[in-house]
Amino acid sequence: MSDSARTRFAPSPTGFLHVGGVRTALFAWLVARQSGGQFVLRIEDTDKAREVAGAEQHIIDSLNALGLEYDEGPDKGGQFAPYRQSERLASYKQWAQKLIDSGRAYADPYTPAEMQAFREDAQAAKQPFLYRNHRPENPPVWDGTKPLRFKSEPKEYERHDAVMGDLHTGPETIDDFILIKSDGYPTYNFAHIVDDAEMKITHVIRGQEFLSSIPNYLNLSEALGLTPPIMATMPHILGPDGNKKLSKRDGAKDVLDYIRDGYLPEALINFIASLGWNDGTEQELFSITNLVEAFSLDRVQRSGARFDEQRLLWMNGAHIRELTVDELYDRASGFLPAEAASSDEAYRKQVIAVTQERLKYFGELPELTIFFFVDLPVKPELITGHKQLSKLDMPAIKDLLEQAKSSLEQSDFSLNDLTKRLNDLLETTGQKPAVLFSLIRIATTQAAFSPALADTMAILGKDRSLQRIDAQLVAL
RNA sequence: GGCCCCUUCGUCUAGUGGUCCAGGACGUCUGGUUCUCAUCCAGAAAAUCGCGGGUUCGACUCCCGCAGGGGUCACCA
Repeated sequence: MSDSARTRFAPSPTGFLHVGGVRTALFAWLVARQSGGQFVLRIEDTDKAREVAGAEQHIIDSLNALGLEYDEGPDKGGQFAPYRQSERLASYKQWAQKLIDSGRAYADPYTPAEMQAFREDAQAAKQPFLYRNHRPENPPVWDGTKPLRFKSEPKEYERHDAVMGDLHTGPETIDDFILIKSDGYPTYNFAHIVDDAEMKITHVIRGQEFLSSIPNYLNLSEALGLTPPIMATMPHILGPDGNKKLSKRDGAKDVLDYIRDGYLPEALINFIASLGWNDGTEQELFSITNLVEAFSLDRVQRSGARFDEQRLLWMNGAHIRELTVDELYDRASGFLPAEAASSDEAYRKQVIAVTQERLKYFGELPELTIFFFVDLPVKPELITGHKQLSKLDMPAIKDLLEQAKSSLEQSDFSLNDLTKRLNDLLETTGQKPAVLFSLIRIATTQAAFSPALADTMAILGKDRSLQRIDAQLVAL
């Protein structure tokens, strides 16, 4: 592995974190962790108009929920504090002054209307809009009331991107962009260059929407006398239908919603990492530790990847199956139906243990386990709609259930004894499991599906099981 | 429109000139596992490797062109 890396996740507090943002954060985190370096959270709050109250805390909560722990951040401090751009204005002013002094920044004298006219002209001429074509000859002294622009030096760039590979761009990509807005806040374009340098960031990992701006950042870095960090540009995560970037409009969900629905953080992380990255082997399931070891930016896909919730669901189930019963109980008990509260912990743990092999996400738990906690009313349609049982007449069904009852009355309801008695009943009644077991299962659960019959009854216990059989008998 | 990025089964992908009439996974379908749902296991269908040229004995892999998709061209990030 290379020298220790310092990476950062630098969201703007304009909303919740969705999978796209999480992936950027995850990859930056992985790079830092695998090199023994630091992962920094920096809040890019330079657009006061778009800022959403509570968004910063929401982002922090999301990172914490996923276990993407950062070493330095607004709520943690660190060597390069503060970590909120709105608190670093003095620093941007200083760097801006350097540019002014060296003749590389100037006040933008145009009104919004004039700018608009320039743009429309460019569009009418089917040309890209370049501000530097309108660079004023004698710009006014910058007094902070006008935007401050970078005086660029257009040229070609050959550069290497850790994900995209070798890239070339011509001088037409370079333009005079705004450094400091007329409200006194820096733009992203300026602030992040300054911060990444001051915070000694070694790898900048960000989304594809910035790819065409990177030459401008290089140009600015040169003017500032800074060495740019390693750049890694991630392709977009695509929405489920179109080829469009996954956005909140296309149903991109808050990652915290996945946690609330009962997805495991490690499954979410495994899934997001494997969306556009693989280690070259056929391994699909990775623990977080595996990922830290195996990850590399140069194996990140260059094309966009579509978000496939089915695959996430499968992966979550696979991770659930790897937990021990105690771990599973700790993570999942909060998802049991409210009615479970009156049962003791040992009982709840048994119930959860028996669902482990069929659980895909914890949100299924109420439906899967409700009959362990409450007596559901008899549902005749479970028998009349059953493809085998519906072929028998009522007296036959009733007789079958009576036979089962009298045997079960003798049982101690241990798993062994129940299994043995169920087997014996198959012999004595001469019935197929599809008939006999279905009938007992329906009587004892009143549910469309449930875990294995002997397991279910062993957990329910003798009294509850026999009561339910009686209730079924009465209804027949 | 300029510039830039991308293009292998429905989806995520392996693949860096021959071992690929293209492998794995999800999903789908079929069968099995003493009931159901699920798990697990076995199997199947599923990609003229975007298209057209070229280089080569040989190309998914290299080169050129084209098409399609995406991004960007904000006092947003």
